[in-house]
Amino acid sequence: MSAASRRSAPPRRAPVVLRDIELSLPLQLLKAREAAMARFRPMLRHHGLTEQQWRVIRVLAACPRIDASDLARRSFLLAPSLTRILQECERRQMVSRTAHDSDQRRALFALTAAGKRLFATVAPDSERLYESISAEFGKRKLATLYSLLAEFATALTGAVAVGDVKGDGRC
Amino acid sequence: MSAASRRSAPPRRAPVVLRDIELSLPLQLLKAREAAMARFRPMLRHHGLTEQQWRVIRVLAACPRIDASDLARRSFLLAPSLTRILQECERRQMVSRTAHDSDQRRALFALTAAGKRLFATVAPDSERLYESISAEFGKRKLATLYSLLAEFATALTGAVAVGDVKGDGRC
DNA sequence: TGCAACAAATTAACATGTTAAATATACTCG
DNA sequence: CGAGTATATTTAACATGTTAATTTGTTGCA
Repeated sequence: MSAASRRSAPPRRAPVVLRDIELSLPLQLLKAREAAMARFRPMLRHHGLTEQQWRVIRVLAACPRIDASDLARRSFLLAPSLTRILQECERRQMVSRTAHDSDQRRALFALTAAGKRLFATVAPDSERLYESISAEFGKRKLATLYSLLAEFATALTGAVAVGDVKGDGRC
Repeated sequence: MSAASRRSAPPRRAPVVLRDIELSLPLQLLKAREAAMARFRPMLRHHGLTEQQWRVIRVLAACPRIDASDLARRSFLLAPSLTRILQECERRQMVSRTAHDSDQRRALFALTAAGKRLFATVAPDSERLYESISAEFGKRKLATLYSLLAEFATALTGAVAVGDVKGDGRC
């Protein structure tokens, strides 16, 4: 007879149990993510970039003249974080800000020439690391993992996952 | 003929392309994690806890009198974060600190009575949410996802993933 | 014994995550 | 036209992530 089924037990409270922490999906997703980022972070650091700055630059390389809201969605950053990151990127002359024609609330962003050069420098390193990860884990399993992750996000956030973007990511 | 194989192309640099950002595994892992955390965070907030504080409490519920290093490994927190989190948990009387018998460098931590009560209050809510996620996504697919995530972390960090703990997580 | 290497925990400094509030602009409907 | 509402971005405040340096205690070994 399990402890949980002792209905006629004395008023001593049943021990509260929780599945082992290893069965925490957020934690396992975090561990997998950290395993991957541990490969990329030193390379990005070598180029003087944080992970989030690189995310912004990648999006800007594909989407020139994008506004902050779109940029936040595509780089999956919260608006306050993006504000600070863009300020730093502007300070370092990697990103430029221009006004929106018809909506004075919006700001449009683009890579400067230096920003484009930086992207062109970092992208091959990023590709190499990605390929090595893909090879080590297996292209097939990697594809399965991507698929499951997308399904998971979709299942939990509605038909279209929050932060998702239609099309091929270009603008 | 692909652009990459044009060996005899003019000295004009080939355009630097990078796989679309949607094919960034760290980003997709982050999105999946955020989809899950979006379910848990409001509940934890209702109990006055952050995600990381709850991770610490879960580990302490399974591992009384654990030192900070073990606690960091099992909760997958970096030492500086754990220091701050434990200070706050001590301040709120959820966690107590005692000295180690034979090693004055170590500090041992445990849940206080209030900490145990808090765990007993939050754990059922956590279980409910976990079960609902499991049901929405599908137990079978969830098991596959866990398995792939563990494989991935292991493949990238060596035979035993960093942060992994032998056994069933109990101490 | 004594010192050099190592280990545990903390501190420091800066970047980001998270929520709430503030600010400025755009829209809408009477 | 104008009050009310909605949207885009920023600011504020606090918690955590990340790396490096620091502090304190331990251990091995000449």
